[in-house]
Amino acid sequence: MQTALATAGLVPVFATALPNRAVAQAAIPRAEARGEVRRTYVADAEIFAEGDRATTFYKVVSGVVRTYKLLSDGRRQIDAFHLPGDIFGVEAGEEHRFNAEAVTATRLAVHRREPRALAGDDGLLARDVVAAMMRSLERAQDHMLLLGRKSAKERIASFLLGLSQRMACRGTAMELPMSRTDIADHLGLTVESVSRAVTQLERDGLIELPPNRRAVILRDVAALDDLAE
Amino acid sequence: MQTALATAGLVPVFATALPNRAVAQAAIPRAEARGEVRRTYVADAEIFAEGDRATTFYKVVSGVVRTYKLLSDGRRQIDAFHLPGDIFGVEAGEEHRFNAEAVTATRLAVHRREPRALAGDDGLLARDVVAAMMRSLERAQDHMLLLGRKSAKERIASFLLGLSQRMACRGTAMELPMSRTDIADHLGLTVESVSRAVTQLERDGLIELPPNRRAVILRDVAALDDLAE
DNA sequence: CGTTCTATTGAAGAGTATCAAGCCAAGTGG
DNA sequence: CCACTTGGCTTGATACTCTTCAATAGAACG
Repeated sequence: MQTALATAGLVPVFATALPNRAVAQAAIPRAEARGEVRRTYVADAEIFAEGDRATTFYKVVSGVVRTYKLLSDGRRQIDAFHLPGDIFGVEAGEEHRFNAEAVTATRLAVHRREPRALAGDDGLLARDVVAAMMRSLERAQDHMLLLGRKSAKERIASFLLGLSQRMACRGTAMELPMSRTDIADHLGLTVESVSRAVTQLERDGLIELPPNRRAVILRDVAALDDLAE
Repeated sequence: MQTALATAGLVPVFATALPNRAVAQAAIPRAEARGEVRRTYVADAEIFAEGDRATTFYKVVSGVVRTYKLLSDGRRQIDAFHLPGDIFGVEAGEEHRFNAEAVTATRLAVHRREPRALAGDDGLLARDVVAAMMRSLERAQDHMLLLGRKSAKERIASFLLGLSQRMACRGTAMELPMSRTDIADHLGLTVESVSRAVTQLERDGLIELPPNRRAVILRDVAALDDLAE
């Protein structure tokens, strides 16, 4: 159901085709010169699916992307959310090993996968890709510690802290781009457990949420750090 | 306590210093020519610790290595076991981000970290390192699915299947190099839960264990695959 | 202003953790 | 060669965290 909806929502568009996007248009010549193409996706649009041929990889220009794996009975694990600047979809083999969808309206830079690009004869981009992989690996390792050994409250604290650092929202409210379901599937919990842990952190005064609950202010970063360990 | 013991057990030795090791000795000239050094570790010896300067990385020659992270209260997450041929200890930054210890008596090839080795101007080794990182990342992603979404029984099934593939023990009994505690800390469970799940798989006829319980025969791979999904 | 979607809250239940013995194999010293 | 010890594995009883199922509340949208 989710996949069907996502597939239906797939709207890949070249930025040049969009009229009201002066900044993007200005950027096109340079981008195209680098052999780079831009695509736009609406929220929940599929970017690629497990098993798809991995002829390209992606860099987030704006918006947020989730990558995830599914078990046959539908259990989902979101391995990462990708924010602007992040590279994702790089594969060692021929096929994509997980699914990728836009969380919000998203613009991506699409890079054709050159055999030499990965090995690294080719300067800047290859270096970026390797660095991005290292960062992915580091995040995955931290996330395994979270999934294997942290309580629900600790998971939420870690998640909010990590997100706030990556989203660069100094002191002010941080918008949560993803739903509670997405957070749950990222943290190895249920929606209800996420909701309860968030509420409890709020009651304890560590965080504060607006009425619509889709943003967070970190009130006591020290205490959150302590929880996240 | 564990760390103290491990540190005490640290026995780095150059292979040339060992008399009864004809094969290793024969290999030395080639290895040394590649700027490579070999070291031997006893079981539970520390290889490096979180925060150590990451001037070298390692390739397992024989034996098994565990890499892990700790929370301040001692909870441990083993992110991976490294078998012969595996590369570990590669870092993006200056410091090691986790701990590494020998699980069994282990021989390692130690590589000095060259700035260019990671970037990839330098052919074979760099390519190996990048490939090793990709494999680490893929395993980490699979492991996040396990930790986030699988039951105890499913985790054990996945673990045993993965290990049997990597250890290449066609049909016969597979020795388990690591303790139940190590398995538990890898799978995000307790020792008791590991023991119970193993016993249950045995009762169900999917696996078979000798009296000392440190080896496994996979009796019904199809059923195990089904569980692992 | 109702409809819909998401988030929250409540009650009950499942699965795993915790605490505590007990068991078994391997090693030790008499 | 055999008690004795030791360390790892298993088993049992109980507790607890998180899940599941169900209902309510609240915001967004037409």
